[in-house]
This record gives sequence, C-alpha cells and structure tokens, in this order.
Amino acid sequence: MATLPSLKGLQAFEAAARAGSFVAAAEELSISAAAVSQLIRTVEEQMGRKLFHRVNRRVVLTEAGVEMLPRLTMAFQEIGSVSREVSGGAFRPRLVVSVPPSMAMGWLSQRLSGFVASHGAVDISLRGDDDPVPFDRELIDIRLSYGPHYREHPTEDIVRDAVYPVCAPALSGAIKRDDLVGLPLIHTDWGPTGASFPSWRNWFEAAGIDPGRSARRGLSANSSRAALDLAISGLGVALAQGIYCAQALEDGRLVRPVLRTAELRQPYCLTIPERSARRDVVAAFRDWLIEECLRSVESPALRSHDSS
Amino acid sequence: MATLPSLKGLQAFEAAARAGSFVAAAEELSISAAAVSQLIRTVEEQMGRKLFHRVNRRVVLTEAGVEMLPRLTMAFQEIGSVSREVSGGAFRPRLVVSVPPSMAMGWLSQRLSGFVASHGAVDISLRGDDDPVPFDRELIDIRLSYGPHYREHPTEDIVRDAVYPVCAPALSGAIKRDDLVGLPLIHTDWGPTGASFPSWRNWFEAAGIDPGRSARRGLSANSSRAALDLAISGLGVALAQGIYCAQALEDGRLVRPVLRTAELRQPYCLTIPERSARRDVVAAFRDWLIEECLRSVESPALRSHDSS
DNA sequence: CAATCTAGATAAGTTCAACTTATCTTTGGA
DNA sequence: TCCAAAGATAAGTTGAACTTATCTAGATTG
Repeated sequence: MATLPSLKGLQAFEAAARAGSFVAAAEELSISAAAVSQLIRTVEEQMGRKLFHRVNRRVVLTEAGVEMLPRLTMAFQEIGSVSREVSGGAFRPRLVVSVPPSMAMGWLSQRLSGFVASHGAVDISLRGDDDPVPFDRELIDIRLSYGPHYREHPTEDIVRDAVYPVCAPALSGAIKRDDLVGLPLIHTDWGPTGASFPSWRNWFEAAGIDPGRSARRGLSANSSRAALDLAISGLGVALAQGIYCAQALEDGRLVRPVLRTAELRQPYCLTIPERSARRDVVAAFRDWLIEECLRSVESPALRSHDSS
Repeated sequence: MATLPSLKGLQAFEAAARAGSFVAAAEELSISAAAVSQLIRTVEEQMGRKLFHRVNRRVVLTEAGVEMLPRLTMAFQEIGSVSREVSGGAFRPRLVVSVPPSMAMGWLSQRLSGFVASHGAVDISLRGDDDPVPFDRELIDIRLSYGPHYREHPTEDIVRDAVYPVCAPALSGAIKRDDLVGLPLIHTDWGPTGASFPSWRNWFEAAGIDPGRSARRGLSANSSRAALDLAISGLGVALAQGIYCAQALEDGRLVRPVLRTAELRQPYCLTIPERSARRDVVAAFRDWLIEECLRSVESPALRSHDSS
C-alpha cells in the first residue's frame, strides 16, 4: 500500500478493538455506531484484509487485527498525550539523557540537580544504557558514550580521561615502595562498555614494572563505584577513572600513592541526533554536561599531581 | 483540550516540521501547499498555541512545535509501518519477550532457536531487563521474572528453583570432607534482580555448619554465567541455580560434591498483559517457555540427587 | 415460545473538514 | 530592479465522514 489508510478509520478500529464493541467505540469517539462500522469497513478495504471476524452480533479480532491493536494503541496514546501536554499550557520540555550505566548511577545522578536548579522546568529521563542505544525508538536526545559509536549522528569528542592508582590515606602512609608491588590491588570489572579500559596488568606493563604475582592478587568489584568504595575503606589500591574519583580526591577520602597515569584509549563522546540538536533544552544540557565533564576531569586534585 | 486535534492536521504539521517547508510537505502528502497551510492553522487554533513562527517567507518551529515533532514523527512512523506490514500480505507476528539479563544472555538465547524452529515465521525481540519493566511503553508481550511483581497484570507462578553447590569433577575428587569447609568458594553477585538469592553464608547457616573464615574466601563473579565458567574451570565450588547448571551437570562438566540444596525464596513468575494474552503466538510461546523451564529445573541430573 | 432487546450491517441522504484554484504579499536572490 | 518562490487568504468544490432510518439475526426473558 503506497499511502496510509484513513487515520480516522484506524482510530475507529483501535477504539473498537480495544473496547471489543462498535457501540462502545462509537460512544468513546462521540459518533454513531453506524459511522464506526463504515469506517472500519473502509479501512479493511484499503488494507485488503479483514480486521474483525463478524460472528453473529459480536466482533472478534482477526490475527491481523490482534497484531495491529497494541501498536496503534501506543501510537494514538502518544499523539493524544503530546497534544494534551502542549495544548494545556503547562507543558514541560522532555529531555531524554542516556549515559553508560556507571555514570547514571553515580556521577551524573549526583550532579543532575544542579542542572535542574539552574534551568527550571524540565522533565529529565536519565537512562543508563550500554552501547548501542536505540536513538529513535527511545527518542534519546543526548548520549554520552565511551568512544565514538554512531557515525550516523553528529558526534563530538568531549574529554579523554585517564585512570590513576588511588587508595585511602591510611594505606598510603603504610606504603614503602613506590611501584605498588606487593600491595593489595582492587580490580575493576568495567563491564562491556569498558572492555578496553586499562587493567592493572596494563598499568604495570606501561610502567615497566614486573608485578610478579601481585597483579592478580586482591579484591575485585563489578563496578567502578564499588571499586572506589573498597578503596575508600582502605582495602587496597584501585585503578580509578578521573571523572569518578576527583571528588573523593578533593575531600581527602582518597589519595594518589603514585602519580603515573594511564590514558584511556578512547575519548568520551557526545552524540545528539539532528532532530534534537535544535531544541533549546538540549543545547543547554549539552553545554552544562560538557562543563561538568571537564570540571571533573580537570579538577585541581587531579591536575596538581599530573605526571603526564 | 477534551478531544484530539485533527489527525490530518497533526500529520500535516509533522510533515511540514520535518521538511522545514509547507511546499515540501505538500508534495510529500500529495496535496496543495494551501491545504497544508490551512490544516496547520486549524491545528494551531485547536491547540491554542502557535507551532510555527512565520518569519518572512520561512517557517521556524516554536518551542511547542519542536517539542511535538519527534513524538509525532515516531507515532506516525509506527502507524505507517504497522499498516504497511499488515496490508502487504507478508506480516510476521512480532513477539517481545523480556527476561532477567542473566537468562537473556545464556539460558534462553540458547533455547530460542527451538521455538522458532517449531513455530515458524515469528519476529522475536529478546530483551534482558531488570524489574520493573515498562510493559506498555515497550509493548512487552511476556515477562519472566524472579518473584511476583506486576499485580496489575495476570501473573502465574512457573517454578521454584533452588541453588546447589557445584564444581568440576576433578575438584570433586579431591574433596575429603563433605561440609566444604576450607574449599575455594566462588561467590556470585546476583545483581539487583537476585538480591534475595542465597549466598554461601546462607547455605552454611542452613546446613548448620560454621564455615569459619572460608565463607568469605575465594573468587567472585558478577554473573551466574561467569560463576559457572569459573566452576567448570576447576577454580572452586559455586552455588549455582538449577536452571543454569542442569546442562553442565548432565554432560558431566560439573558435578555436585554435596547434595544439600537451598530453595529460592521466590518462584519464577510469568506475566502476560491482557492485550497480549489473546495472541496465538504469545500463547504458544508461553506454553513452550513453561515447558523449557520445567525441563531445565526438573532435569534428571538434578532430580536423581534430590535431597529436599 | 413468542416478544423483546441489542449489536451490527446497509442504504440514502447531509454536512463539514479537507481540498482546490486563484490571487495577494513579501522577500531573497539573479 | 524584477522575478521566482514561499506562505497567507478567499471562495468555491468535493468527498470522507457522519447522520438517521431500516434491516437482520442472535441473545434474553417472562
């Protein structure tokens, strides 16, 4: 079918299928039952397929009808709700933000109130997703991801972060050697997103240190957040990412026992689909988010120790 | 606004907003530009809000218009694609299945081909989600979850699984004592879904054994699948769930060094929203899924050792 | 077992939303 | 400076959508 069937016809079908009766649908749409009957007949002709079985004086959905109903219901609900929101003066811009799960849980959710406070009425939906994210299906306005995926949308590099050994001040005081050999290490399982993140093994290699067996020893955590918490508890030395540990370094819960860093192989990237780019809220959020990223990564606590 | 604005008007708005021009929209809709202009004016009157700024001989979306566009685009695309699929004879029923992430990755994805083979033309979308899942927004047809959530939809208990100590045959042979004290244990971080799953601590308590320090010792894995792999590698004894380890027990990659089990506190539950229940595909998938669950949990490998 | 009720189909006529053509205004660009 | 092109508007036309009225045939009931 080159062109769509009649929208009103589809609407009548949707109401009738949902209600299970033409009369009920007619009432819902404030038209006569005869109109519903005709609309649906027209749609069936246009689509070349029966949507209802007429059994006696009942109607029962055909397989094709059953298949259409939920999708049409969702579509018409969306049309209805967006129309109602916009026409009833008090619509709030909706902003769908997607970031890697680890950021959604900690870093970003802590800072989000800052944006809301400065920007006012916005409905923000914060999603923690692994790549790839379905921009169109979920109407995502802005996606922060590790590395450039999404060549099909405008993407900009924001910042290239690094990982640092960090530990509790108490543990740091007890460190004699500065190559970390023999210390309890906290390993982070970065998950699928961070498959290419540096491990302790990489860090030792880059530093030219043979860690012996100690590169395998110690605790492991399945999130960067958990790894940081373990480090703060003094259980060992974690390889923490700048953006996540800047705060703890600043307020002294963590220190950097040695200064060597390992840069991440990929920058963090911001992807904003064309359709969202012109929205004011999106532009404002983009600026704010970049500012926050840079502030976190280039925090004085990290800078002052920078050892390149 | 009590009732929706004109659907054709919204459609015209959507096309014009997307194309950035009334003339282009008119061409797309195969009507005259004057018609587009009038339709949009009508919608604006019905909604009591301008959707376009008329600047010279250009049109620019207002904030309200920008807000509406993506959601309308998605809705009309959905209407178009469902209509096209159903009217163009070869529509395939679409089945959206949601299960806990651990099942989506392993157990279910391995078995799914069986259903497709027996049932024929179906488009299955398999999602790994944590509870709660958005039934309506994602049009989920069937959800398998641990424990009964979703009182608002018809839900049935399927099976109550249990966890068992399992290990590689080689390791089993080396075991002298049958209380597992002193053996390397593999701890599983069940994630948010399984917050109430039995841990080694629980298992020892239930068995009336004081594990001493050994309940904390050993490896940990952040998924049941990873824990099983570690156990198969002979690195320790894992507490594995029946449904996941039945296969490995049957083909001898794993054995049960001791027979005590710990029942899960909740049964696995199947939730099917009203709208999906009447679909043939859904009913068929439900039957198949229940069958597969029972077969896995009540596999001979588990049964023959059952120690209640 | 009529008598009645109700859901849906159909016919015929009506109406108004949607569409066309024609004309006007503005302006961006050659 | 003049034209081409985009949008607004007016006036008239068309047909999709709607109404009322009537028909059919299962359900329901006294």
